[in-house]
Amino acid sequence: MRNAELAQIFREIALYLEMKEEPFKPRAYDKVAYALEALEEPVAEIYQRGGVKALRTIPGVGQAIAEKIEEMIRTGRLRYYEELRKEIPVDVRGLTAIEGVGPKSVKLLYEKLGIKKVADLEQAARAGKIRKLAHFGEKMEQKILKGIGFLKQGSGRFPLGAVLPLIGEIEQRLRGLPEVEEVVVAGSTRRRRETIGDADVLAISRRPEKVMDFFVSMAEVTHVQGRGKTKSTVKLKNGMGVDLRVVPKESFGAALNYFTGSKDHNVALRRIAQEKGLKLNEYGLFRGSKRIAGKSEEEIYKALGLCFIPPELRENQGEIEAAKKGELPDLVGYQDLRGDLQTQTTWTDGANSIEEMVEEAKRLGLEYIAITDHTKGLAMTGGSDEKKLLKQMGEIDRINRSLKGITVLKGAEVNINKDGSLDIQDEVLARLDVVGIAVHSHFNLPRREMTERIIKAMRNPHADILFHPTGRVIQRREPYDVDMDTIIRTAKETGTVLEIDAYPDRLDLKDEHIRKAIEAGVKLVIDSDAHSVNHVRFLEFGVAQARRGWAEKKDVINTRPLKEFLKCLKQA
DNA sequence: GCCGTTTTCGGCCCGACTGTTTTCAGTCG
Repeated sequence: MRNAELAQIFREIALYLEMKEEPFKPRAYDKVAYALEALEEPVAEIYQRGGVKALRTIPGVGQAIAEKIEEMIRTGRLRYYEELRKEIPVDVRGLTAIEGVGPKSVKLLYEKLGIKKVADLEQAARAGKIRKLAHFGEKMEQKILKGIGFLKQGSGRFPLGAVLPLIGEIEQRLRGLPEVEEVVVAGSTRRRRETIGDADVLAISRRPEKVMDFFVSMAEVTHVQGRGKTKSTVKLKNGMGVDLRVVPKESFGAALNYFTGSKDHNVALRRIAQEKGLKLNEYGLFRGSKRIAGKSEEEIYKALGLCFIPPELRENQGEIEAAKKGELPDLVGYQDLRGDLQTQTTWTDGANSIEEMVEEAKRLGLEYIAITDHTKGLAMTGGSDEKKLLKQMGEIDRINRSLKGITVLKGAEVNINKDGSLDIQDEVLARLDVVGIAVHSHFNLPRREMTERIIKAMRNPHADILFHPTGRVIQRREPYDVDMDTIIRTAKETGTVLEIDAYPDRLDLKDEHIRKAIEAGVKLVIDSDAHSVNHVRFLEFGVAQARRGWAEKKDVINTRPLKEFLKCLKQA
């Protein structure tokens, strides 16, 4: 049973317990659900390794829950869960996914109207039955129907690459208002998560109502879910929710901290505050009624005895403990990259010429750029064979002679064949500056075969960088089934660099693999995977991803000057 | 049900907004 499945079941148990008005237990189950989701190692493996005792090392897992996990692993069932479901046989997860419907409502709807699933609820609402219930009314009935409508629209999460421009524009417009002193995008957007559910915007103003008026009446707003003096929630045309919070200046840091999250990080901070006899909320850090910090985030962390924690780390994944000890990583910076090692041009499936790509890289301040067009195995892109590659190398020599301030490296994105061999002869690979290797076919091999295939390719003495190591395309294609621990070990062993592909649909490696790679002492690069001049700036997303994976400048070798960078590659 | 540089028992984050009610429960983040 996979971690995500176990997490779902515990989350559902939490909802059932909330229906039954059990105090505190729901939180315990909910916490475990989060912990399991965040866990990289399969729970089943942890159990195989050390039984219930090993399970109890997972944060939030005590004796009772460890035994429930054991039961699920061993029998594939959980009696406790089945009994809860028998008692109130409803689709809690589906129903509570509707905006405004929580466990208490689910229970009432079941008891009074026998509603078990979303379709039942929709029918009852259309028939006007909801409004007659106590604690419900006509407005709730409408709200429920609207909520069901939104639910049908889609998955509800948006790639960071799509959210940033959109929310940035809203940010600019708000900043243009005379009533607004400052605007910041907070939430998971500020933490640079790979996908965003709702966007959160924070503003300083003395006249919040004016700001709210503007916000809820923006052209792209289709629905106003909430509108208060300091907080409003809207849905945009594309289905994305946006929250706006307006606070006074003296609370800005506290509000920014609260509004940036993550929720788990905030809860942990408030706990620390509590332990110190303080209270942390979005208005500040208080001792009694006296505000002792709140203007800036730095002030708050300091008052809590912590180093400032960069937003990308705020997931309650050990950053608070590290901040306590002063052992936070010195994260790679957004301005630190000196080169880009994966770009495609009109020689294959790119939209721009080598010169145009190089020009853009130079404009962005890069000192070197590798041209890595596809190779022949990827026929649909017109991938290069040996002859075409040699010709391109000559072209790059010519360009380098006429250029100042940037160096063009000869590279290729070489296909890893099904059997782990490469589709370009070693003699030609030897003449390239940078050899990237990548899987572009046979995505569905069994785990062992796929892992061995990639390992074999990594062992090629010319293979410098493993491009987009897991092959996932966010919200479109699952990563291929590959044992990343083995890949990381092999990278260390062979001196193969692992790529963080910055293309917003890929972001591959993802954060937890980055962290593992660093712990293993593996070197990384951040590449744009640009297929046009407009994509080179995607490097920013790769840096964000690297930061979420706790990467320091020293871990990312394309932060180094060209000569030093080349020294980090395999000497073939 | 979990957890412990104040605890193995007694705590468990905090506040805004809505809808349906006359003081609050439910939901959300």
